[in-house]
Formats: sequence, C-alpha cells, structure tokens
Amino acid sequence: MSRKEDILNAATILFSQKGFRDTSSTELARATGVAEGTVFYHYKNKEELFLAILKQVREDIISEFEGYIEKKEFESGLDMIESAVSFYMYLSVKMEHQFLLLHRHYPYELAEKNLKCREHLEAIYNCMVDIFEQAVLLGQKDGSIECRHTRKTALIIFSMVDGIVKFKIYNLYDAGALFNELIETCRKILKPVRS
Amino acid sequence: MSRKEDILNAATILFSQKGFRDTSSTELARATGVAEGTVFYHYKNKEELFLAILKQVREDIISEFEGYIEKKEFESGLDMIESAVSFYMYLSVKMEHQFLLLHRHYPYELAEKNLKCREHLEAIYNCMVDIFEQAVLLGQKDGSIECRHTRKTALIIFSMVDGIVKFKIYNLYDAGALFNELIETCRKILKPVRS
DNA sequence: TAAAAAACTGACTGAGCGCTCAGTTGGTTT
DNA sequence: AAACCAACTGAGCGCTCAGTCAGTTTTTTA
Repeated sequence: MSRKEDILNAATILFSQKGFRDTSSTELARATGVAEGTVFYHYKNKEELFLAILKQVREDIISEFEGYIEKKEFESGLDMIESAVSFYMYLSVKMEHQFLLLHRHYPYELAEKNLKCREHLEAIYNCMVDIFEQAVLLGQKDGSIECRHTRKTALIIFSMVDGIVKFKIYNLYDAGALFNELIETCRKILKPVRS
Repeated sequence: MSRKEDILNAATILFSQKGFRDTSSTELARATGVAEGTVFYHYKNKEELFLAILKQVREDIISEFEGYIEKKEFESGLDMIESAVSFYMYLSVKMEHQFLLLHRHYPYELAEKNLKCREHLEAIYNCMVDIFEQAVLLGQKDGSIECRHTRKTALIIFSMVDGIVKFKIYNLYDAGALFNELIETCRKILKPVRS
C-alpha cells in the first residue's frame, strides 16, 4: 500500500474517533509513521484530505451495497427490505469508522460550503434510500408490501434503522438487542393489512 | 437576566451552530457583549460552560415534555404516542439550538470521559423514551396498541422520529414533508392486527 | 459613607495549530 | 558519472487558542 493510502486510512480512523478539528497534522503524521510534511505533500491541506476520505467512503459503501444487492436473490420485496436492513446493520459494524464519520457533524457542516462534499453525502444517502425504495416497489408489485408513498416509506424505514445505529455509535443503547424487534417492525409497517 | 445567563444563552447558540471546538472564547465574549475574562469568571473553563449548557438543556427539555404530558388528556395510548411524536417534532423546531446541540457528536464524546455529561444525556433520552413507553403501556391496557416488547417498541418509535429530525437538521430531507407518513407509520407499528 | 466584596475588564501568555520550504534521499535516465 | 526527479523530511513561521491576572468598577455591607 502506498504512503498516500496509509495516510488516508490512518486519517479515516482518527477523524472518526476524534473529529476533524481535534486531530492535528502532527497526530496524522505520527499515526501514519511519516513526517508531517509528507501529509501535505500528498494532500494540499486537511480539508482536501477529508474530501479524499469521503470520496473513499462513498465508493466503499456504494460498492458494498450494490455488490450485495447484485449477488443476492430475494424471495420478495419484503424479504429484500429485511435483507437491506440487516446488511445496513452489518455494514455499520464492518465499516465502523466510515459509519462513525458519517454520524459526525463535520461532513454536513462542510457540505454547506463545499459542493463536492455535499455531492458525496447525497450520493451515499441516495444509494441507500434508493435500495430501500427499490425493495418497496418490488414488494408493491409482488404483493408482499402495501403502502401509499413509496419514497417516503423508504425514507422512514431508513431513518429508523439509521437512528438505531446512531444509538449504538453514541453508546446510548445496544443496537444488536433491537435487531429482531426492528425486522418485526418493518414487517408491520409494510405488510398488507389482513382484514 | 444575569450576565451569567447571557453567556450561557449565547454559548448555546454558538456551540450548536459552530461546534464546541470551533467557537473561541473571544467569540463567546463578543456575542454576549462582555470581556473575555468575564466568561472565565463565571465558568472556570469552556468545558464547564458546556456542562452548564447541557444541564440547562436537560432541565428545559424535561420540563417541556413533562409539562405537556401533565396538561394534556389523551383519548388512548395510541393517541398519546401520536401526540408525543408531534410534540417531539414541534420541540425540535421551538428548541432548535438545544436539539442541534444534541445531534452533534461532542456531547457523546465528552460523555465517554465525563460522568456528569453522561448523566445529563441519559436523563434527557430516558425522559423521552419513558414517555413513549408510558404511552405504549397505556395503549396495551386500553387495547389501542398491541406489541410484544414495550420498551423496545418505544425505543424504535423514538429512534425513527429522532432519525427524521436528524435528516432535517443535517439538511438532507425535509422532516415536515414526512410528518403525516410518520404518524401513519406509528399506527401501523402499534395498531392491533385485525384478522 | 467608608470599607469590603463581588463583578468585570482586556492586554497578555505559552502552547499548539496548519502549513511551508529548503534541503535530503534513492532510484532512473542520459 | 552526471543530471534529474518524485518522494520525503522536520525545523520553523505566522497565527489562534484557552486561560490568566493585575487592576478597575459596581454592589453590598456595616
């Protein structure tokens, strides 16, 4: 792995754990095992390094999700939603640093003034909500799901899962303990009413 | 209002908008209209000021919620849940600075090393989840709600609403547009299955 | 009304910050 | 062997920061 990648990887962890502002360039250099100047040789400043990280996060998360959706076969739309929820929870552990970074405030602050940053964030969220939406659409066709507003329902399911993951990340509640309940809740929200 | 309160109020807004680290003591002083030394006369350092803010947030949010629950009469447990959800969304606008502060990462980071901070955060979340739980319990008694795990269900409903509010705060999606859908989703999650 | 106490001031400090740049290195080309 | 180059180094620069403190003003007390 190149030095440039080393710096990016170390910075991903440090920024996610300590925050962008609270991670000094001295720390970045020491964590990577290079001189401070090397950091700025590869990235012209801290902000550019952060954007490079976000680009990487975007590519990693999207390729993970799309790879998963492509590979797996789903019995129904409802099954696809449940799978997507499970996979999101699994990814939040596997890619904990990246997810922690996305649950910090800095990216959204930077997005206010930096178009590229906003683009990365939107790409990440759109990819994920799109998959939920696809699943709802599929379920509406095959009859496993019944709901009025496809996009809005996808958003609500997503925000519910994301909210649970946030609780875990912030050490407020254990997300794992809520997993079964979460899947059951999805079914309740989406399953056709038997009347 | 005393100077001390002035500083606390100005700091609440600045910390919520710019973050703890990115708000300098010079800025705090200028925003309040006092000398820099005055800030440190009343609060021995920035962290203590932050804790004082969090204590205030805790008291304000809890008194708002408890005041609301005490005053209002609810037709049923389900009605109480819906009211609580609405009230949470209403409060997130009315007390936008306080809510924004709670959606930042800093409080949870400080909570890792500062017991008092952790206590404030837990008190805030417990108060809110408790109200949701009370409503679920009430609904289980009066038949308007059917669910297996009271606390877990309360947590999921809460995290869903909190997730939606986060989207609004981070400028990703408009929470208002999702309000009706949100209430409808609560009903789906909680209403007894008519079979 | 004088003394004491509390509130307040703002210039100042040392530490730490992001970032620069002149210089070194080791490998490749001429 | 001379010239070249990208990669890398780390001391140091200008600047900002949280926090201090000696001194002043305002309020309370006796």
